[in-house]
Amino acid sequence: MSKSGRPREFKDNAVIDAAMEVFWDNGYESCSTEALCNKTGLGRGSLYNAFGSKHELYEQALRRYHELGIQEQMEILEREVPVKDRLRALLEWQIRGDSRANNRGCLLINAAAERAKTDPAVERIFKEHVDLLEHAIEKAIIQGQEAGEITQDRKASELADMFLSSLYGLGVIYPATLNRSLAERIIEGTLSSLD
Amino acid sequence: MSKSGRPREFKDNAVIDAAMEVFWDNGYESCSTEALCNKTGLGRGSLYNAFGSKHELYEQALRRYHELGIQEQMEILEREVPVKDRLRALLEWQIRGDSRANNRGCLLINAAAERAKTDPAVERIFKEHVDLLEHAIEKAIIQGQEAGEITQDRKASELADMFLSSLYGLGVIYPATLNRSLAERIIEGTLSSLD
DNA sequence: TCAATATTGTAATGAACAGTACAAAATTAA
DNA sequence: TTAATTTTGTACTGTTCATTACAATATTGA
Repeated sequence: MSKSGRPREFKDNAVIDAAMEVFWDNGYESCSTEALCNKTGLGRGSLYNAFGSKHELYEQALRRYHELGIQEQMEILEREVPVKDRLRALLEWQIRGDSRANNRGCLLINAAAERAKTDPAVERIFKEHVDLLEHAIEKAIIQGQEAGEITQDRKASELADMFLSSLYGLGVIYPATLNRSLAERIIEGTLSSLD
Repeated sequence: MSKSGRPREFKDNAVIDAAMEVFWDNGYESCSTEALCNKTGLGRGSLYNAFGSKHELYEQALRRYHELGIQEQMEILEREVPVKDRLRALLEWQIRGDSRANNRGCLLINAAAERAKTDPAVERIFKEHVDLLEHAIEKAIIQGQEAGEITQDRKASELADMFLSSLYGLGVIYPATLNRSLAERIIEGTLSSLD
């Protein structure tokens, strides 16, 4: 063990959560280290001592968003209700607002659109999320097919990927347009495509 | 007519096209006016004299992307081939690469994810594009239903919006992952959802 | 040829940026 | 108490940013 000096006055996860909010609100480029200091409550010294760089903190915030998000999505997909209800809940979850009733979209989608082409960390985390989600959706759809809730005329993998893509489309279209009726038609159209 | 002074040495559209490429490659925030000058060939003086600000040029580039894009999409949707072939072509068009075989995604989707929440111009152009595309897709689907190519069991509007959302999802997922087989399953799954 | 007007290239401007230097403060172990 | 170690806050650094100032240049019409 190293001889311990002055103890930290913050919890890493609390700081990462606060940073996540800032990146979620602003994206990567248009968010300043000053804004990160303000929101996290850390001074520049502490922030750089603990995380090294803005990009390192971004990566950790993205990873945390991914982990919290996939956990919530898995929970929804494993509920003990009809599969179609789970899938509807997942679509609704995608366009949930926060307490301020605004809608910032999905941090991972925003990050992918802003940076996936040039930032390997973003690409990696986004791919990982898509991959896990794709398989969880497919698993649920297979259950739905076995239960007779979902058509068996088409491959589960194709149904799952159509659903996945529509889910991500909704995650782009709704936050940008705030068109509720369009979102509802997307949800109904996507779900009835599984019949 | 105003007395004309020194004539411009460039065509506005050529400059806007070049700027569009720069914004497409980099997004708004991480693209410098210097990069815009380099790619357009204009000096700072000319660029600011002609366009006033980086944001004004961005707005014109986005608008031009929207106009060129919706025109190509309309052309695809009005071809004299079976409707399912047109819709397949539209999905393929969404993941087309350029001559450098890279894939930058859709400039409008990237712009919406980066800026729609905070930039009214982006929000407006994105909404307009979605709206036009939504109705063009619905029109094609109605034709497909009348021709017996597409199921009449579900409302054209819901089929159209499911397709629209999946199209946008594909436009996020493919450029970020470059996963060809996933893209193919999305395309097949989306098209067979219309049966 | 010249007054009027518009464009062009370059140099400058001040603000904001990410990151660093460093001394003061707070802890542990001896 | 003190040496060792780590965190903290603040002041600073050098760079890059969008934008402006302006003189030189190129045109038109008289």
